[in-house]
Amino acid sequence: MNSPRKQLDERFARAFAAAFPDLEPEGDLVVAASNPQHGDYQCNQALALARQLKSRPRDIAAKVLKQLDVTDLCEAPEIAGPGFVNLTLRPGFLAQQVAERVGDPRLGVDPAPARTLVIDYSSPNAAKPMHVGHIRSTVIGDALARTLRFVGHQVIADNHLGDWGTQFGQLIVGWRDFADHDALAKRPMEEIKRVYQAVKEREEQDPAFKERVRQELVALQGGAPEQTAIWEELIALSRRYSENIYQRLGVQFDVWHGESFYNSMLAEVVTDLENRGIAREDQGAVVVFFDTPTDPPNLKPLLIRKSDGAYLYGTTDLAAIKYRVDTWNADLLVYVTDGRQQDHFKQVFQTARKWGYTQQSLEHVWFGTIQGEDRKPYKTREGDTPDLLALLDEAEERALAIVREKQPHLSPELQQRVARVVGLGAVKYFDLSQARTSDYVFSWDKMLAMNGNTAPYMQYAFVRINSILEKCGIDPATLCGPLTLDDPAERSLARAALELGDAIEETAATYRPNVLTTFLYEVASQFSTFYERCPVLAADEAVRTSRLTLCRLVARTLELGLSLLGIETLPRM
RNA sequence: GCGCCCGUAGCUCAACGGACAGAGCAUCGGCCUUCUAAGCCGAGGGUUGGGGGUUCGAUUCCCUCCGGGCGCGCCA
Repeated sequence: MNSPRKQLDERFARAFAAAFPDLEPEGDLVVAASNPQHGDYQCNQALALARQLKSRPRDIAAKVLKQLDVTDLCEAPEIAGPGFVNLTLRPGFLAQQVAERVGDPRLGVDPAPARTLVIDYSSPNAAKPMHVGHIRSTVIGDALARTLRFVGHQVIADNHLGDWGTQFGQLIVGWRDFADHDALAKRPMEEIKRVYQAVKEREEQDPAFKERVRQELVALQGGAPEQTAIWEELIALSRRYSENIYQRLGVQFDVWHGESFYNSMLAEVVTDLENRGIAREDQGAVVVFFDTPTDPPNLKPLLIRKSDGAYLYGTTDLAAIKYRVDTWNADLLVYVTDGRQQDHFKQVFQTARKWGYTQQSLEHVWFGTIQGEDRKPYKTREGDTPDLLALLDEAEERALAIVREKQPHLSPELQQRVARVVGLGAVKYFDLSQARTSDYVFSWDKMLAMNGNTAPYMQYAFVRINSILEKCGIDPATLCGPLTLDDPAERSLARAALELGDAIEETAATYRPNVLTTFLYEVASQFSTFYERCPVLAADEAVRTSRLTLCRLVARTLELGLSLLGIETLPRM
């Protein structure tokens, strides 16, 4: 079923068609009101179309309103100011809408026409520990994968690991010369990091050693069995390490196709591009130039094979596009990486289009950097890039300290559990609530705050509703109205919650999870107002049923919305 | 040099062509014998970096200047 906004939109579309048959209005006809004073929704099309129709906006609006029938949805539409049409939903309509979706598994959010999409996120370097820099790709990618899947798309989540490259020459030598294999088994990534650093130090002092590293890399890349075996063990250790992190974060992938997965396809990609005249040799390397009239201006060339014959990550990206389209028939490819790679993806996408991938949508969903209080990239006090595991530990520790202070009567086990869910939720939510493309300042205090647009605030709102539903003596699953929304707080809350579908749709369409967090914050804060103003359990029978039903919808809305962001809720905290 | 991003309240951030630019924190003032006060209600606080332009309408689009960040052929 459609959101109230969409229902209004459809009515307006019909009215416009009747009033102006030749017209094809663009975009949404009905949008959320910019100010509660102007009602719930508004239509601004009369202003937008005034020039085209050579008519005054207010006259256009009046003509449309003659054709418009929305009496079952809202009060009489009002033409305001220069030609806005203001719409205020009828409480009865809101009540009926709540009742209709409160029991629906999808809360009345219809699936969209499905596409097959591959979403590429997280993609850590398999030879290094994950650090704070991996949060954004991992958390945003996971939230988008969940949301796109909910919307109805067939989603393939792909972890495109950096599991191939020069670091492995160093690690193979390190494996032989420096590695403590017990330590590797116990804390693999710490030991790999130590070995890697030891090799790098030695390389600086010893040219012969450095040459050995180079030769091991050549052997690996040539497919030598011994080197390949060591590499495979390294990858397995690395995978165990990152799976531990993903498990903790609740992040999942459908496939782990790292760079090495595409090795066997790279030569063919390059020769194919050469044969088609898309790439050509230049100074010993093979390069794609963007110098035809259909290419965007100022796009720098993309190198796809080095003069020594080695391939580059652009080559791998192109092979991956081919693979994803050939194998899964994907028609939408989404890449979640930081903004510094914008030029790279412009080059890769443009090459792919020249190559014939014109029917597929290619989306680079980029994000800004995480900064410290000093406005520089976030670092520990020692100046290191913060380790991701340590960061997750700290999130839980900080959350635990708060839980112990605020809820000393809870059992230690429950305190732990609350701390885990709240701490991890706080880190994720804080990231997701930022406009994706902005840089943001990392702040423990802000993300763990109980007030404002934070995970703890959402989770707390959920707990308060849950507490009411537990005490009401009725199985919440049976609550389905009827509702009366007489109090303004009830009305606002219902209106807010009914915008779930709009928020999810916009999040999916624009790849902006902060659209969803803003929606959830609106619902949670409307609920807090309602909670203070409108007693539920103590109300008379009819009002009680109505309010309980509203509570159920809100609880389910928060739970569903948070789950799409990969954030858990708790019954108590 | 070329290109990308950013500049909004004291601070951290929203608003991606619509009406007087919104939150949280901080500041000030109220609300717990009542569903979890980890909360709620209220107040003050802005020439959206400057200047042009497009538009009925610009924080939003275009140009320019200032300030900050980032990327740019053999790393990923």
